[in-house]
This record gives sequence, structure tokens and C-alpha cells, in this order.
Amino acid sequence: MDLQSADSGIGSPDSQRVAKSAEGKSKKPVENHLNGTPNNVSHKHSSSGHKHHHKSSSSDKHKDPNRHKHGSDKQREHSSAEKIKDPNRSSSEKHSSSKHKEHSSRPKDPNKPSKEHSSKPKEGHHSADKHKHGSEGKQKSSSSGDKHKERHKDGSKHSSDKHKVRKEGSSSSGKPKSGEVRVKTEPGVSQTGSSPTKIVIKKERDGSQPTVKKEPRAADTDDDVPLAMRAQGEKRAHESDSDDEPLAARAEKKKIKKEKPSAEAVARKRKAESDDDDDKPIAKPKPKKKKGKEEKAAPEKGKKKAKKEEVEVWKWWEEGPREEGVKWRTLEHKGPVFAPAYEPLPDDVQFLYDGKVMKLSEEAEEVAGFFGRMLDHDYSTKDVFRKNFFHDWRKVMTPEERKVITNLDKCDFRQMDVYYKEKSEERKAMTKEQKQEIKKQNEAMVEEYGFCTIDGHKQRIGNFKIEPPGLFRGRGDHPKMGMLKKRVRPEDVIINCSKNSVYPKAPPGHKWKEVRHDNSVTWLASWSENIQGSIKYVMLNATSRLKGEKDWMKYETARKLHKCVDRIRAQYREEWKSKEMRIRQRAVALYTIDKLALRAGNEKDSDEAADTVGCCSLRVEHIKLHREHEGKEFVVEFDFLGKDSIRYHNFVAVEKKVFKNLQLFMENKADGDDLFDRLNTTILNKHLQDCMEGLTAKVFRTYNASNTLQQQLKLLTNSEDSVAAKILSYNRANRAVAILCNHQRSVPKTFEKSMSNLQAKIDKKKEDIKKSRKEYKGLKADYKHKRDAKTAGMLERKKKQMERLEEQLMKLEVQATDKEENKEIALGTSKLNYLDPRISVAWSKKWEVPVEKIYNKTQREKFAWALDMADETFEF
DNA sequence: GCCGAGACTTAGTACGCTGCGT
DNA sequence: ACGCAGCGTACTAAGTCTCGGC
Repeated sequence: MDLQSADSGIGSPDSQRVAKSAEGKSKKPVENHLNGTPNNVSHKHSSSGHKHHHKSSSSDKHKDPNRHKHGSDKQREHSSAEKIKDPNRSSSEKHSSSKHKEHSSRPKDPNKPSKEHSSKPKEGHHSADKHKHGSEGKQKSSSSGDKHKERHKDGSKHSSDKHKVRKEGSSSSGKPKSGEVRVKTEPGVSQTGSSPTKIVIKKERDGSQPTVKKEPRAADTDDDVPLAMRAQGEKRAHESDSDDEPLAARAEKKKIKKEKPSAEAVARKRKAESDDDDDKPIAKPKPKKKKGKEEKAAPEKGKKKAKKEEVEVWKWWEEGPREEGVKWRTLEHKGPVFAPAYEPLPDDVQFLYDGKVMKLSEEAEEVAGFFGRMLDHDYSTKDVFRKNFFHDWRKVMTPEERKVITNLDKCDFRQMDVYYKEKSEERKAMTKEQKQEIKKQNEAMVEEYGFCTIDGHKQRIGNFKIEPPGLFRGRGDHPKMGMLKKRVRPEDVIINCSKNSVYPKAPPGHKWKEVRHDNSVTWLASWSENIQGSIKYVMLNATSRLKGEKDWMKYETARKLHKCVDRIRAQYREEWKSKEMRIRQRAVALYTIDKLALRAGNEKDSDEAADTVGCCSLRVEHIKLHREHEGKEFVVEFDFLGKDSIRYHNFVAVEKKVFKNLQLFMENKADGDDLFDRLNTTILNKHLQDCMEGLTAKVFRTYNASNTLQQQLKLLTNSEDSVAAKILSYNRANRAVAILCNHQRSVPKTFEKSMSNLQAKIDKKKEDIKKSRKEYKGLKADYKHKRDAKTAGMLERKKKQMERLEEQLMKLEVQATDKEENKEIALGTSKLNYLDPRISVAWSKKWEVPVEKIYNKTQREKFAWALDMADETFEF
């Protein structure tokens, strides 16, 4: 089989990807140089184009009575068909197909108890469609109470649930609802095949591949055929030995061996790092605190600041593991800092309503100001934003104001806008002394509130300032954009600290909501936010032990996956042939998570947030199957909005079995239906947990990112290269990861300009070189005649100069390349969150590239543990 | 066993600061 | 000294995943 190909391929995006934000302007293709292949195919996708793909938005469906019909008919058909196919499905499962309420046309599984009935009809006032399914009607109500999602016993989603989850009005899929999606630019491009790693996809050799259409249930029939497992027993098998049994054979030859090395690795690791992998840090807390004073790496520049660098470094990573579940033993801090009180506008800054001056109450004025200062932002023109703002604004008005102000269009906030702009200008125009003064005050505030003492160590707090009030700026097509984010008062805040510490004092005249002493959590203060009703926390900075340790463990888990990933891959490949739909779906989903580094994709309520998806929540309209695309067979086109409404658009050549399975999953489904209707993140993660302790979907992202970096560094680094060239290689390796993870940024506003500046510099440098060369030649000729020492000296100097210029030119060119390639790729996210810093540290040591070139000061502080423990031999 | 709440990580952007070139 | 590009930081939204209560 194609085990090998699979293995080799995984982890590297062998695909064409066009990544862009929904709103997108077109991005330039990013080339993946890793393997020297242009990775991108330029695909321009305008947001509108994108939208077209998804014709039917969930909202449409909801609204269209026919859809229901359609759904039910389908359901019927589908069910019967499905029964044949998948006897194991429960009736409840049939609903799963559609998260939408109306289509619950999933096949039923006679063996499973139907849950439909259990679903509660909520909110009778919902539209008829929602109720269509009667009892199972799921209403998406925004109220939490209504949000039950129905789940199958096995946890899979009920169609209804999902339905509900998605908001009616929301656009389905990646199509950003009107306008809002993301401010990023368009599609980049993607690339084909450019994955850093080469992927060899083996095609099935069975020769005749029935066309998709022809092959009814291809999966069931052909691939599936006689799978070793019997439906019944299967489950158990999975649970118990799950992977192992069936895979045993395969595993044996391939991986088992691996376990061995892992042992040794473990040993090594243990030695080097105090924690072992398989273990959870349980041991007793060893209060051995070692304090080391260390001088931080000398800053490249500003040596004068060296003294500042001399900080006490607590090498927490040298301490033994601590008690599980206990995050701290003592914790003391001064509490959070609240946003400054509102300063009313001066009298000459007026608000006009319908052309007439109107003096607003303080509260209404403050909120009006929030809007006023956003006047030149896109947000202020969006209907949803305006509507939400106006609604919330009216809530804070006095009854009189409310009576008068009934139309946002008649409101004139321009004076406020001007006023705040002036203030901002003033701030910028302050004298150096004034700025110094402010800086000093800020530093004093950080000194006082920005640190806490935890287990006897002073540690920096990440966000000690409570978020100020303002208008909510959700990303993408967020239904709540523009809502008023209320001012947080001490009475809303819960403080967490040691019982016997000096408690933080609430501001005069106020008191805390609560002071608790919970050492099973890491936060120092929390409050609940009024927009989504979620909790916000004050937590430690990334340089702290609490964060650092967790980060380290994250990479250890990923390394552990590294050791058993072959086995897991072999297993899911085998499962593509399973008789059970849920197993196949799980296996295909896992494949995409592994190969494409997709996020898990929890369900979300579209009333509450933008309609974005991840792997498990993909819907039919998010993929297109191309039997052949640009010379490749079995290409799947992914096009959806992911986290932060960043568009993911990628053409991926997959194995035939995957392709066939996807066809099967899409059968009898319509846009808006779940692609993986028998799967959700809970099910997936439960399965992963069985495969490896501590394994969850996101570990694959970490693993594939780090692994890709390591491979690319090996591939790209050239020992003869200059430091600058090596750094370029590093950045390219980093970039390969960013592309894999789809980390985008909008093109910097000044990009074109700075690029042309750089180009001008390059041109000038070339000019200089030319000139210098000419002079050199002249001198040389001169020297031939004269043969005197003076000319010889000049000649020598000129030669040096030429060399210097050439080197400078080279640097500039490298810089330009790097910049261009990085135009719309954000390297920071992967560097900070996905790449095991020890890989970078080892690389920098091995190639003698100063680590400062790779990590800035903050990053070095965050990764102090890695800087300290990794040497050039570190292997991920 | 399900579900929501809670906790924590991951994410892109706005903006201020720094340092370089002029 | 000034202006500006680029970097770094602050900010906070949006994910993932766990856990506890019903």
C-alpha cells in the first residue's frame, strides 16, 4: 500500500493553497522555496467570488420552505440508502447530517436509539422551518438555554444541533456574509505541490477507477469491502487495543521498532530535561528553587543597556515536577488596573442630531464617543455594526434622549471624531520630556501592578489592565459587532490569591465581587464580559514558569506523537475502508488534520459569532471534488473561513480512497449539511486519546509545524552560506510552516513603498559596484604602468571596497527576497506557538548564527528554557 | 452521558517606540 | 533634529479542550 507515501507526505502541504481572507484582495503567490517549487498557483478569489461558491447559505435554507421539503425527501431517500450502507447507524444519527435543523436527512442507524425525540423544542416562536422537524427542531436560540445541541450517544452531532448552531441568517460557509469578513487581502495563492516536504501520492493501481458518479458508495463497495472488522466488535476493538490490534502487523514492521528508540530518547530527555514524557508531572512538588543570576545574552546593540539585562533568572525548568493540578502554592498580587474614568467632552465639542446641537448625558456621550472615533473605520458603515451600536447606545440614554434620538442616520458625531483625532495628534506632538514623563508613569504602574509573587518568585503578569469599555469589534462577519462592551467595575471582578497573602485592595469606595484562593488555576483575576458572556482573565506573562512549563510540555507531547505518528497514520489509512461510516469519517477527518494542519473545528453558535469552521465542522459547501485538476488526480478544493475568518483556500491532491470517501460523505447532502455528520471534536479527541495519551487534534498542528521546521532547516541550510543567507533559509523554513498553518497577515500598508525603496537601494548599490569596478580596472591598468606602492595600495583598497559593496548588495537582495516572500505571511504566530524553540536554538548553535537573529529579546525570554537546555544536537 | 462553563492557547491588528538615513 | 520604516508590544478576539454538575 501506500503507507510510505502517506507517511512521507504527511505534514507537508502538498497542495496548492490560496489563502486569503474572505475579503480578499488578491495576494501574490507565495513561493515555497523549500523545495524550490513554486507553491502557489495564483488564484484570485474575490470575496464575492467566494460567496458564489456557496450559494445557499444556511440562512437561505432556513428561510426557504422548499428546502425543508427538499431536506425531507432527501432524508427519506438517503435513509434507506444509508441503512443499507451502514447498519450501525442510529436513527438519531440520521439527523446528524445536517446541523441545520431543517435538513435532517441523515441516514438512520437502526441500532442506535433515536434521539430526535429528546430534542427539546425550544422557543416556540421560531420560524416554522425550524420546527419542521417537530420535536427535533432545534432552534438556535441565542439564549443559552436553547442551545442544546442534540448529540448522538456517541457524541456525534445531530443535525439539528448543528443547525441550530449555525444561525439562520448566517451565511453558510466561507462566505462571508455581507461584507465583513476579514480584512485581509485576497487570496494568495497557493501552491501546488510545494510543500516543503515532498509528498508522493501513490495512486491506486486498481486501474479502473470508476468515476465518481458511477461508483455508488464507492467506499462501501470497493474500498471497503470486507474489512476485517465486524461492526459490532469493532468498537470494542478500538477501545481496547484500538489501534494496535489491526495495525499490529503493519505497525510491527514499521513502527514498533520505533518505540525502542523512543525509550532511549526518553532517557536522554529525562536527563536533559527533568520531565519525562510519558509521565505527567506528578511527583511531589519539590520546592527546590534554584535561583540563578544570569546575564542575559548580550544585546546585539545597545550595550549600554546591558545592565538592564542583568536580571534574575529563575531556572524553573531545572526543578522537579510539581504536584498535578496544583498551579501554585503562594500567590500575591496587587489586583488589576481599571480603565481610566471617562472624561467628558469640552463644551465646544458638540453632538448634533438632525442638524441641531444636543447635549448628551455623560453616559450617552461616552458611548457616542466610541462611535465617533471610529467614523473613518469601515466598521462604522456596516449595517450590523450600526444596528448593534445604536441599539446598545439607546440603552444607556436617558429617557429624554431616547425619545429624541431615534435614527442613527441623523446623528452627527463628526466633532467628536475631530476632537479625538486632535487629542491623538497632541499626544504625538508632546515634547520628549512629556513623553518621558508618561513613560515613567507607565513603568511605575508596571512595577506596581505588573508583577505578582508566585511561590516566592516575582513574575510578570501578562495583562494586568482590565479591558476598557468600547464597541465590540468582532472579526469577520460577526453578528455582535458594534455592541457596547461595558465598563468593568471592581464589583465584577473576582480576585484569586493566597489565603494568607496581602489581598489586593479594591479602588476606594468599591469592593471585589469575590476574593478566592483557588490554586488549581493560574489566573489572578477574572471578570465576565458582556458581549459573549465569556470569562476574561488576568494571567501571567509568557516568560513565567506557569506558561513556560506548559509550553514545554506541549512540545513534549508533540514529540511523543512524533514517535507514534506512523502507527496512527497507518491506522487511519486502514480505517478509510471501515464499514462504519463514523469510523471512515473520523479517519478522513484525521487525515486532513494531519496533512493540512486544519484545526479541530468545534461547533459554534452562529448567533454568537461569525460563521467559521474547522475540520469537524466543515460543511458540504466548503469542499469541491475535482477528479482531475491541473494535471493531478483526485484533487479536493477546500474553501472556507477558519479562525478569525481567515480564508483557507487550497487545492489538495489526496489519495483515491480519501477522495472516494469524501464523495460518499457528500452524497445526498446539500450545502449547509455537515461533511462529517458522524463526527465532532469530542469524538475525535476521544479516539485520539486512545491512540496516545495526551493526544488531541491540535497536537498534530504543533507536531507537523515543528517537524516541518526541522526538516526544512536540514534541507535548506547550507554550511557555506553567510549568516545572512542562513537566516534567509531559516525564515524560509519558518515560512513553510506559516503556509502550512495558513497564518496570514494583511499586506503592510507601506509594503509597496518600502519595497520600492529597497529596490532603489539595490539599484544604487549596483551602480556603485559598476563604478567601483570601473575604477578598479583603471587603477589596475595604472598599476601595470607604474608598479608603485601607492597605486598598489589604492588598488588593494579599491578591491576591498568592491568586495564590501558586493556583499552589501547580496544582503540587500536577500532582504528583498525575504520581504517579498513574506508579504502576506505572518511568521510570528508559528514562531511563538508552534515551533519547538529547541529546534531553532539547536540550529543556531549548529550553524553559529547568533540566536538574537532568530529571536528578539522578548522571544528569548519566553524561550529561556529552550535556550538553556538545547544544544546543537537537539532533535525534535 | 451531555452540556455549558471555565480555563487556557492561538491569532491578527493597531499603535507606539526606536533607530536609521537625511 | 527630523521623519519615517520597521519592529515590538499591547490588546483582545477566537479558538481548543477539560471538567463538573445535572
